[in-house]
Amino acid sequence: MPVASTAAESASRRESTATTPLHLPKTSESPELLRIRHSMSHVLAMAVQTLFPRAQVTIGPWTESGFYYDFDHPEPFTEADLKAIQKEMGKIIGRRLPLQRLEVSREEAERRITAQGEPYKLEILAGLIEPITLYTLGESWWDLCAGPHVAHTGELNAKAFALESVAGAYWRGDETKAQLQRIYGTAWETPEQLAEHQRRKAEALRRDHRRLGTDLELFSIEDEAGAGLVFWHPRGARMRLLIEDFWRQAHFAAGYELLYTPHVADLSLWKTSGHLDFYKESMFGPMQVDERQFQLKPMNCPFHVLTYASRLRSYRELPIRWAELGTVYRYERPGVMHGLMRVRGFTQDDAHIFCLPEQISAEILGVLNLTETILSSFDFNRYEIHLSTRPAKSIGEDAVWELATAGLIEALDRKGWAYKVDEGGGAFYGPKIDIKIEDAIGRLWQCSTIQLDFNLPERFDLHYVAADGTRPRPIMIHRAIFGSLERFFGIMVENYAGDFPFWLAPEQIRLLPVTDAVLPVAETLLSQFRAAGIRAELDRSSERLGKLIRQGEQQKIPLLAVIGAAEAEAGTLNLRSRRDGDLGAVAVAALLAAAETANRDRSAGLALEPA
RNA sequence: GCCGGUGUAGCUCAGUGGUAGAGCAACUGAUUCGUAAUCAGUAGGUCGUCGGUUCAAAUCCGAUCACCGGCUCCA
Repeated sequence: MPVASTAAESASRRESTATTPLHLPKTSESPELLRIRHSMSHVLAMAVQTLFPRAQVTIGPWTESGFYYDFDHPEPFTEADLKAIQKEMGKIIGRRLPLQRLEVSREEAERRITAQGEPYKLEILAGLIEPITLYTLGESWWDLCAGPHVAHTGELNAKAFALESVAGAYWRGDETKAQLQRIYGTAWETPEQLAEHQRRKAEALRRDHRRLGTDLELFSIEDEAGAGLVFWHPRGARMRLLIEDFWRQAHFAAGYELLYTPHVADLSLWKTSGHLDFYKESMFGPMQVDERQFQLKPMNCPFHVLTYASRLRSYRELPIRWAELGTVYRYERPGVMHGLMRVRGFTQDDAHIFCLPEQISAEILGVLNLTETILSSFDFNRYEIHLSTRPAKSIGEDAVWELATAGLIEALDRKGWAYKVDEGGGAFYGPKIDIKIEDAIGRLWQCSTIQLDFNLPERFDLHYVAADGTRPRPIMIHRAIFGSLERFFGIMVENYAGDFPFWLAPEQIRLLPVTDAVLPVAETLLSQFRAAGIRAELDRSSERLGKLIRQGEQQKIPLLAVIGAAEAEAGTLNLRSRRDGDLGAVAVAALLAAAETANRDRSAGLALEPA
């Protein structure tokens, strides 16, 4: 497993997400669970073949939280089938059937499989190297398997497993091959672990950004406009603006300049870049304009490259760091879109660095630092780093690859981040670093990527004037920190479960008048808050306070400020914080100052003294 | 694109061939109330879309679009 690296653990990790009552080991961390889940998939297969004799078995490996098994079966399995299968599995477990390892010759295995009429198993056998082992489960059922397994099904806990879903899957993951039915299950050592697993699944559902996006009125995707195209509603747009403002500020501070480039451009640009050869199936079709063909951009790089090439560059100008929040459009096949996570139009926080070979290490380190600055501001403090090196099929000289890869490694070492090396996993045009972030419930998301590119400078004939008057090619670095603003936004919504830190909340404070009598005072306060750059609203409905509180809490507003006769008289507000509960009376001036400070410092909450 | 499932009011859902329903939200009125739901009323849907079967379709059939769970792919 990759080494997880922890950058300054933030104290501001939200309380609802920081503690997990019960540790749930992954399969790869627990030899016991490995045996349980391995055996469980055999129990599943046996149960299915008992109930559905026509089902043919294929493969059934463990996953990090359970197991699955792929079957070829003419009729689709239904939810009711799943229940029946689960019941049958319970019976098998109850019979305490032994699992026995048997080493057989290839001929023997072939003979046994042929007798059963299991074509997929035969195909699996062909790919196996000796020794060929199989495991029997009870008297008559067996499957090809390397193990390990529990000694008998009595070691499986019938109350600690559940079948979860059935889905389509291709044989060998190849979409040209047969479509099979995959049954997913989860299995644990104890019922308590199963319950915790199911609690976490429910938690993930509660955090679903599509759900929260609708409930909190952040964004929508409209059928009429088309799949995978995002509409940012006022509340989502406010947040996006805050994110972008922060992003720009951080980039200027890190020595970047910002660009704006067109959304469409002459198709020939994509011929030069090579995208038309390698990326065509991901691009929207070209459009005819006058005598020329134009292309909606799937990437920003050629535009930045053209900007670089617009005049002669000196080595003294390098490194050049150009960033752009560039919206790109990519054709995604129907059926793959998913909320904000997978869309057809999205905004990359793209940047390109043009530098000298000897600047690579320092530039990469700069990118790593900026990445940490930005990601940690959204409470993403745990990263998993992957370094991908030269693949077999690649362009560029050995010396450049070596220099570049060494530069990446040096930067990672100087940053002190552990990483996993993916040998030969780089792009054909250069090595790369990918950064996955871990969210509040332990899920990993790939966002940031840093790629060296030896290809585009070549294709667009980029160069700079060196000290000796020669014109070498610059090194080009592509990097994105959020990756896709839309996708990052979705991940962030799930990370916070919609409970955004104060600085990011679309509505930071809502004024709740106890009676209409204090409305005029509340209106004045509202203006005051807004003038101070605080995102405040006033609830003017004549509902009772309890209702106003309830609605404010449901909309996850960080601060609810109750104003009644007493407060109006005293020039205070009675504050209720979403994170910390009732804060009591607070002077208006103190609240204003604290809120302004929190906005400036991008704080999760206010530093307040009770009045 | 593939396998399976689902599309009924802004949201959550009920309604299996015979005149479209509930709760919440919205709006109006009354109420002026102190930390998670005051009461009453009003309005809102050609049941995703198109086509077919039928005297009659939300309901049956076909196509199509979108969404959901996966596969493949991927930021």
